[in-house]
Amino acid sequence: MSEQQRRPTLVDVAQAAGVSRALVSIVMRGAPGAAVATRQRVLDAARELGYRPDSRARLLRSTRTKLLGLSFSTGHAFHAEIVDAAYAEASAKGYELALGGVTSGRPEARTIEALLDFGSEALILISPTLSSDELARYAGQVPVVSLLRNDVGELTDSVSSDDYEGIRMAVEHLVSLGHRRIIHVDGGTAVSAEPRRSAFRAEMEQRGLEPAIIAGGAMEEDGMTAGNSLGPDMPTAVIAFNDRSALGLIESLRAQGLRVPADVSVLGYDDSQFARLSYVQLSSISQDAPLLAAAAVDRAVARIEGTQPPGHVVRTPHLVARRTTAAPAPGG
Amino acid sequence: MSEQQRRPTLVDVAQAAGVSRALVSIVMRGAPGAAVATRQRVLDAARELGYRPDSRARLLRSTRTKLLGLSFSTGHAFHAEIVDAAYAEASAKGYELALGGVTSGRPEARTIEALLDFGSEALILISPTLSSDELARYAGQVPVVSLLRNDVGELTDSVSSDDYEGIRMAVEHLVSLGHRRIIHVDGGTAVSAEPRRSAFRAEMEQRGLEPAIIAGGAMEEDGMTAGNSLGPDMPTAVIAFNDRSALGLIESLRAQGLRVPADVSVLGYDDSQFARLSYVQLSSISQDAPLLAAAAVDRAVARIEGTQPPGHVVRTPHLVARRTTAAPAPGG
DNA sequence: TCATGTGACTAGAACGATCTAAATGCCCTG
DNA sequence: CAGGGCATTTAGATCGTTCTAGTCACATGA
Repeated sequence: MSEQQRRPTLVDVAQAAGVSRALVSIVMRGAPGAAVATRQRVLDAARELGYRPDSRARLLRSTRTKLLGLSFSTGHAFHAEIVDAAYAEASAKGYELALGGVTSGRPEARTIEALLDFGSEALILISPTLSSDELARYAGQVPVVSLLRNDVGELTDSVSSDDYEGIRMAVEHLVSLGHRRIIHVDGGTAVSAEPRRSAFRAEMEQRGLEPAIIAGGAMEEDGMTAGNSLGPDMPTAVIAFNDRSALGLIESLRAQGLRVPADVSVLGYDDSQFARLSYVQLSSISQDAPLLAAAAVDRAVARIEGTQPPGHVVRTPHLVARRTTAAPAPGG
Repeated sequence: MSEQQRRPTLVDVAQAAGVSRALVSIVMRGAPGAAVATRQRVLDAARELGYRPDSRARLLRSTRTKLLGLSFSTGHAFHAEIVDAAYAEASAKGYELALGGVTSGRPEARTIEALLDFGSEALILISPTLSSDELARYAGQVPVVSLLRNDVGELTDSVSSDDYEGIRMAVEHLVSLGHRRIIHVDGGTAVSAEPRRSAFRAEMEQRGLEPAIIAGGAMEEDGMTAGNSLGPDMPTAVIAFNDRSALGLIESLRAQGLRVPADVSVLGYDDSQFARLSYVQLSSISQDAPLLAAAAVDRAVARIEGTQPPGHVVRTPHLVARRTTAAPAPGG
């Protein structure tokens, strides 16, 4: 049907408007140095021709791409929320976002290479799994901001949520409701699992309580398995590694004939979409994705535009009490 | 610490290897016309310097980017599955993927512009919401493949799943189990809601059954609401618009003291991760995301590389029977 | 009157690659 | 030994921009 016609360039616009290429360039990027009347004439010509600047050529020359690379895991709903917020914050700062998905068959390094190829001026990596050394190697090329993980060495920026404080709040919440027999279903080898685990241990011990921890993971299945292994001495409250695990856990408890929160209180982590579902109403620790995303974008931009050294930002999470936590039954 | 050093270019590699720019170019893109020994020497020099071709410059000249733009909605788990599969298929065909997220605050058009700016040679849009005319406008610039939606006009390619057939299978499955009072909780204004609705009506009528349809939507809440409104005359089986709606529906039925599938069978649509969760085990109609994604990538590549006209591919879904559908209770 | 300043505009060189066409060797054939 | 054929290599133009360093016309102040 319509042939794939060559797209118009600066030269075409210049000819149409009867001016030089350079002047069109000035007008198109809104730089000062063109008379009002001429400016208008050029803009008209450009619109007439349907001109749109070729970003490749533009960037090639200017070396500024105004592009931030963001890697996330497909399948992590929490990451999706961060992506949303990052888009908003980036565009507010005049940057565009290049998204890179990490999947099972596609290693993180591959995704990062692609993001760099697109011309990202900085990288924001959600829960990166690379070693500090590998991250540092990339950090030598562009600023790198690690999101949700902070043990990344001195050359990489990080924006994370205070896991210790989050777990402390969780324990505090449950204890203040009257719980004493609290267990933690941990995240296994997942990022952040270790700090949460040790935070739980420390916090419980400090209160003179037994810090019972059982193996879990990041998915519903893990929560279920953990729940099923709970039989013998059922606690009155459980702090799950995250919301998805908490959901599986609740399902397992239900199957065992227990009511949540009447018999057992369950607390999630992430305050994800799942937690907010009307039929779930999971109490959870919120890391506030929008805030974290904004902070990460801020740092990335600051690093690009200024000459600040890498830094580590830690934000304090907060507790969102919903329907899955309550005081323990009198006999509990 | 380490200065942000200028990245090495072809010229640097050429000097290091003692050959011309052109030859390095030949070697770097694996083109024929370089002696084996020289090729090796150049590659060594490149690795030594940490050279990586500047894609902007490369693309500026070659006009081939080997890049496919893919837009998806953050927050749609089903889309994430497609993204996964598309990555695999694209890289198998030697293409890279540029991801663009569509969120509430970021209109589809904006995302598409960004994908084009990255230099996408074709666009794959998952459930696009733009009008056929708008799609056609983009299709004039690059091949556009609409995924999961097929009423997109003649200039846009489409890859979709046969909604009629999917619903037909759903009805068939339930009827063969012995159900007669089947209702459909529809998808409201969501993409694909209308074809599924009318398919249900037609298929039920053809079997001489009453095609009861009640308003729903695409989310858990919608399923819940629909489920709660079911009270008076409870059917023996429900076909939900999608898995998420089905989940809400099941939750509502449970709250009403009904067992699934003993009292009511529930069938989802999409065969998403949710359906497969071990504690859910939702029977569902699978659109087979990997297959759809592969087909979309295939079409995009075919359009780019050949001179084929736009076409519409329709794939047949299949039913995955799990634990939420069974024969109705004798008294039902 | 003449240097000087200012605003509007432009020529031409980048940017870092690819591509075309031509040059350079080298071996072989007649 | 001339010249053809082939593989290898290179010079130089080119892609569509931005940027630097002007030019040009005109007004200004001493």
